[in-house]
Amino acid sequence: MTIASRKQREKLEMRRTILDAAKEIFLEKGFHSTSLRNIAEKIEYSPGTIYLYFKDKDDIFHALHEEGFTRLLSMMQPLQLVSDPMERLLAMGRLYMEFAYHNKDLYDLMFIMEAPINAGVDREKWEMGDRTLNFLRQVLGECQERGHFKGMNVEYLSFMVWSALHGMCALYCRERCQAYEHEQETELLRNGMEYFIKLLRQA
Amino acid sequence: MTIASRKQREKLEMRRTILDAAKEIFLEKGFHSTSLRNIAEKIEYSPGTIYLYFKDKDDIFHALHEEGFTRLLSMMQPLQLVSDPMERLLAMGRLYMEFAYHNKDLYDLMFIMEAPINAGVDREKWEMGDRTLNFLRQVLGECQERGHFKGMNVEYLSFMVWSALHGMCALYCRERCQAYEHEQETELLRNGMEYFIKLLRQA
DNA sequence: TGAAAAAATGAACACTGTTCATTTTCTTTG
DNA sequence: CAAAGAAAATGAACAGTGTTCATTTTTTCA
Repeated sequence: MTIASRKQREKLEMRRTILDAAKEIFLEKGFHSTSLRNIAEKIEYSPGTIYLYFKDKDDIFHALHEEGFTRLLSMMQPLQLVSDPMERLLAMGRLYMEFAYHNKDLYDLMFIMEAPINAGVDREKWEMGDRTLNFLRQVLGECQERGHFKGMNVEYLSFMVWSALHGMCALYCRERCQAYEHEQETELLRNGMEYFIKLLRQA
Repeated sequence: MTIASRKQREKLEMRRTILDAAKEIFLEKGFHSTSLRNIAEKIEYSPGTIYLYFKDKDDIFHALHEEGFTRLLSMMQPLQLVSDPMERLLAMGRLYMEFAYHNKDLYDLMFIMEAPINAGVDREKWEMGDRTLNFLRQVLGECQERGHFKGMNVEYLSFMVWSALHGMCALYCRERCQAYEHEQETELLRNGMEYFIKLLRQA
């Protein structure tokens, strides 16, 4: 219980406090309407204080970015119980979309926004993203062992699969589903997903 | 040659001047680094003047948004010469991706950014987008007449196809291809596209 | 030529992210 | 326990943003 360790703990607690406040405002008002002064006011500190714990605004959202991946990854853990790789792949796809649907702003932050990934160019920070991608690579590899996706490169295949899912989620997140006047967003997502699964099953 | 008509023409010319300046700065520096004062300075007018021709910043980018669709649509016209609908569909996909690749910021503005589409909720403004989508609907319909995509609803099918392409383009535009450390963006896009086409051919 | 209308101005407002000299609080040492 | 030193927090200041509007300039028409 040294005093230095307490200081360190307090530093982390302060980071958490800032992060929680930022997340709350961000999930409610969106990225661009979340100002540092908003966050500072919420935690009852001055704006300058935040800069003692985070490099800049991007740094804060980069941290939330990380949390998003941790959440997504933890949601995916149970999938490892699904023994058939093809079924696992499809369950993974549905889960990915479910995540995007129920965590719109977080998904946006993770996969659509410009800032965070550019800010932390350092590779280690993108670690959680890598792990998620490896999850997909692995299941696709196993699918191939069972005769699916013959002769395809796993890298390009995973990119294509990820893109198809991301495309639907991104159009949803950025309100482009409105292009379909007579269809509900949920129906577009559900059926789009099922049609894509149909394609995958045939390959 | 009434004076009123000249006034009207001048109004349009001024809009064009502003739009051209905005586009140039925007394509060079991106959306968030394009300020109204930048635009005003470029055209050698005061900031306030811009508000006599556009409602607000979003309104300007909404206009550019329109131009993007006009450009994309005009690029697609020659496709009508491709008689086989399946080949036309695939050519259309490649062209769509080509457009995104060579007009990154414009694509971003059209399909990823938040502002413009929300700003102009009025339906007529999204007309060009509708026309592009109808192009896709039509070719998919023709594909079905020739036995492809049996029993599928064209609305959901088109959403799925659009999403798959958009997903790749969006990951590209927002630098998420960096997740693939050892692959080049162009190769990811090219092969991702070819793999998706492979799936479509089988359906 | 002078009054009315239209167009352009630029200062002002309320905001933004970020910095940094100053003040406050906590810790260690004499 | 008090004084010196270190750490933490402050909030004013800077340079920027989008937007508004009273004022000035320019153009039109009688």
